[in-house]
Amino acid sequence: MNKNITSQLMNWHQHENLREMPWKEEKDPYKIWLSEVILQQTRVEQGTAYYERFIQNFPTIKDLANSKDEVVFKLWEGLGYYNRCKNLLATARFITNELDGVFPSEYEQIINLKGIGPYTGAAIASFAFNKPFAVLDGNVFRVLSRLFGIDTPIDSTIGKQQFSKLAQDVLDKENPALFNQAIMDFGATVCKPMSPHCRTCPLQSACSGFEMGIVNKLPVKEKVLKKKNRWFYYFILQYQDTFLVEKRTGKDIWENLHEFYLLESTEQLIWNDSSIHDWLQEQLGIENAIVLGISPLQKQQLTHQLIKGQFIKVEIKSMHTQLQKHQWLPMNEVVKLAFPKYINQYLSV
DNA sequence: AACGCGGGGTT
DNA sequence: AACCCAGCGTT
Repeated sequence: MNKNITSQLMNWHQHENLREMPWKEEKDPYKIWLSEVILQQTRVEQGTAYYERFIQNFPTIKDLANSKDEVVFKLWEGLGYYNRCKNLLATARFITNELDGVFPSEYEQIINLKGIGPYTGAAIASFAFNKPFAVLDGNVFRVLSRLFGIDTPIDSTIGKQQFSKLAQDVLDKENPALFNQAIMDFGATVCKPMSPHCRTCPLQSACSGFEMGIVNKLPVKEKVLKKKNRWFYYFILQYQDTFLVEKRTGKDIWENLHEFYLLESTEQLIWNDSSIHDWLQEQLGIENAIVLGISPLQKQQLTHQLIKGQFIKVEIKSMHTQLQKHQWLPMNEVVKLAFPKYINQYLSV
């Protein structure tokens, strides 16, 4: 039964899979690792250009390890989930400096690396080293839940265990790299989230979900993410030809990216020249500011929060000690730093 | 076990 | 607006 599904997926892969990606059939663990990290929670179409740019700038893991943080973050800019970039660098440096530049080939060692979990570990172990570890990503959850008609929530602990075991059971142990590629491509192009191609699906007769008429109800998720609204008011402070720029450090969105002077509020604030002068005077001790502009309302929708606010451009005529403690950079230095899209969409206007 | 983390495409 | 995307780390 399961053997049948395995061979049918392999058969589909061999004869009908037309999906192409730059890293397909790649065997260099560095390139596989890089592509997999870029693709975590990221569509292939979105990640491909980033992959090409990373390979171009860092042909080997040593090139990546020896690069400065800011250069790498600038290349990652706009891709999101920036801890991936931080962990990518940490792992590149660890392998280069501590492992003599040799990527580990054992699954247990691979998943101990920062930024590599069960999915990415199985992907590297199978694609680079052809070891029999089944990948379990969003595609595999969906394909298996439908093929076997399983309504266990995929985001529950028991669900993860159940599907992990099933994926390993279905895996073609003789051809793990090919099979893992097959089941993910099948999920992405045939067994799609919306309007899957059930009518022409080669596995239709083997699909319990189809037989029960519940394909469009699978997979089941139990968690609902809660959203919140935040107001970000950025003061772009200019002194002569320099700008106040800070790096975000807290456990919050956009950690390790840069920003201007931030005033965050839980509610909307209404600004005019007078209220801006008052606020600058009270909060920063700035007496002689010139308000150069107040932007229209800006919005950025994230998965879990909605950021709204404005950008207020201010020129200050004299520097004082409190302000001097911040970092002031000319624009040609500012543009080398990585910023969140919320700020970049203002800067590029 | 629950939560937080980006940005973009599709429906 | 809701959902999803070659998930992972922290608490």
